[in-house]
Amino acid sequence: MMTNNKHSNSTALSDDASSGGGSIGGVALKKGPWTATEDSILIEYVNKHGEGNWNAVQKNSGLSRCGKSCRLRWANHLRPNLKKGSFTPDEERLILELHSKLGNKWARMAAQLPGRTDNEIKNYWNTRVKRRQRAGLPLYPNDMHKQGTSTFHHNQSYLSQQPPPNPSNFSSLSPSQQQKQNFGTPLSLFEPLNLSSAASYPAQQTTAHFLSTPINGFKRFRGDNYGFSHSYSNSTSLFNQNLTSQLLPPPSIQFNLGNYDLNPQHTMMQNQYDSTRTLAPDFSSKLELPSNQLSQPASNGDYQINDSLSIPSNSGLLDALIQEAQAMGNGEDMKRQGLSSEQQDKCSDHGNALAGDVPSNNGTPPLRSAGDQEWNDSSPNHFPSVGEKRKQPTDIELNSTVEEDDDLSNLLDIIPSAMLVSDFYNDGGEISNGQSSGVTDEDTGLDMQQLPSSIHTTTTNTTNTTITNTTLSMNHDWTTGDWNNLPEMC
DNA sequence: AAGGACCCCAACCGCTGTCCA
DNA sequence: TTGGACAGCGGTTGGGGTCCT
Repeated sequence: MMTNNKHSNSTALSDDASSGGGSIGGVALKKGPWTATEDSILIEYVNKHGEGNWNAVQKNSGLSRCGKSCRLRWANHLRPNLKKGSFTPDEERLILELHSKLGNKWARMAAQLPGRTDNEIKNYWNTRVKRRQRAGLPLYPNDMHKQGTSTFHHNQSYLSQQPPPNPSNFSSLSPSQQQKQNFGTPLSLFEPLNLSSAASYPAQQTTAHFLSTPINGFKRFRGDNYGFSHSYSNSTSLFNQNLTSQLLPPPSIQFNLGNYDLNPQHTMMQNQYDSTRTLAPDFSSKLELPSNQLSQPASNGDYQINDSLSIPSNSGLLDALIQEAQAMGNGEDMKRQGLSSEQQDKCSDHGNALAGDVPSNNGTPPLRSAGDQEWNDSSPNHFPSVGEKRKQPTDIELNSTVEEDDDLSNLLDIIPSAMLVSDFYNDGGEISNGQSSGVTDEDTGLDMQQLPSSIHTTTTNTTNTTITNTTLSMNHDWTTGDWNNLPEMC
């Protein structure tokens, strides 16, 4: 795909020793596309010495690449378990949600998307942003946008009344930060889904590992920031599951550790390496073509993001919802807490525009088949109104309504296992003022902080042991007061 | 068929955070 | 405490590919 036009070696060899070009020890450093041979050298080196100490690669392997470049190449293209190919709908959805929560924290987002790199996500997002901005569409689906807005107001009051378990972090947030964080509340859109998801998720996989958030915690975890190699893999995968679970509807998928090779020295790397080696001669025959053209199986077949994100969710936002539910219990009018009438109208309009999706008054989310799940219509329909939206957690917490309003199977019906996020892009969505990029967030701390208080929300009768197990696990984690286990928040 | 617009994405760049002497 | 080294992150660039007119 890429040829050497942009980063021609001739020019690359001469400049900027500090960041990729120039020379080290008199050795000219190469820039531009990597060749298969270079990839092979790097792979071999990493296999032998492990990741890290990237600057030593050039010294020890003979690669004419700076450590930075090596790291990047490894992280983005050579490391095992990389998932190539376009994003799945679930991934797209997760990206949206993560971005609504985290802003342009690509690395954090990547940590939630096994096999995906920050660069990939960043590229995806940037193109999406451009596209949507060009189209005058909101960056986030309407539901996210509105829910975020509404919950922001809500949480403002909530926060002022009820400090999160780790106030030190939260209290330091500026209003804008809080807003940004709260912007993530749209995730609560999927609470119902999450609940239902839990029902189908193996208990073992739902065991909470929220404390294993990668946020910041991985930063200094030298070895594999991406959590897919070396000893870090397992825990990372776990936290991926959990954090993901906060955000994702529960797919039909599972993070199959059995199929997913967590060992860097395992097949994936081996396969990749082998394939590279196999291909290398072809490339080296004449000129070294950019190795990024090497075929890289999209996924080894056994690992699909789709299948890895089915963790019952326990969004940190749940806490906020619970608070709201409690507020409702106290006779508070949910409408006061956030959505303007206009916003509500918008939601309603959206919901009403879809047959059968008129918000119900009993808090039961509209039942939809997974097939109809689309961003633009699912959003308002999941929470056609604030009141309805907040009813979900309430039901859960009261441990009764699921049964009362709808049985679990109904909830399961709305699982957007294949949310067609991409469809959202094609929607004729309303013109947006572009709230998007403004949502740059520094902190996911809030989400994590909210978790503890959301833990007790489970135990739904039939919802099965999954939820219960998760709950227990979470309770254990959070109620032990072991906040110190929390990875450092920004 | 040609040319422009747009998309995709690899790679670079600058900066920041952390470790360690 | 300080400064260098290193790793990592986020923003940006720009070329090839694709789509559209």
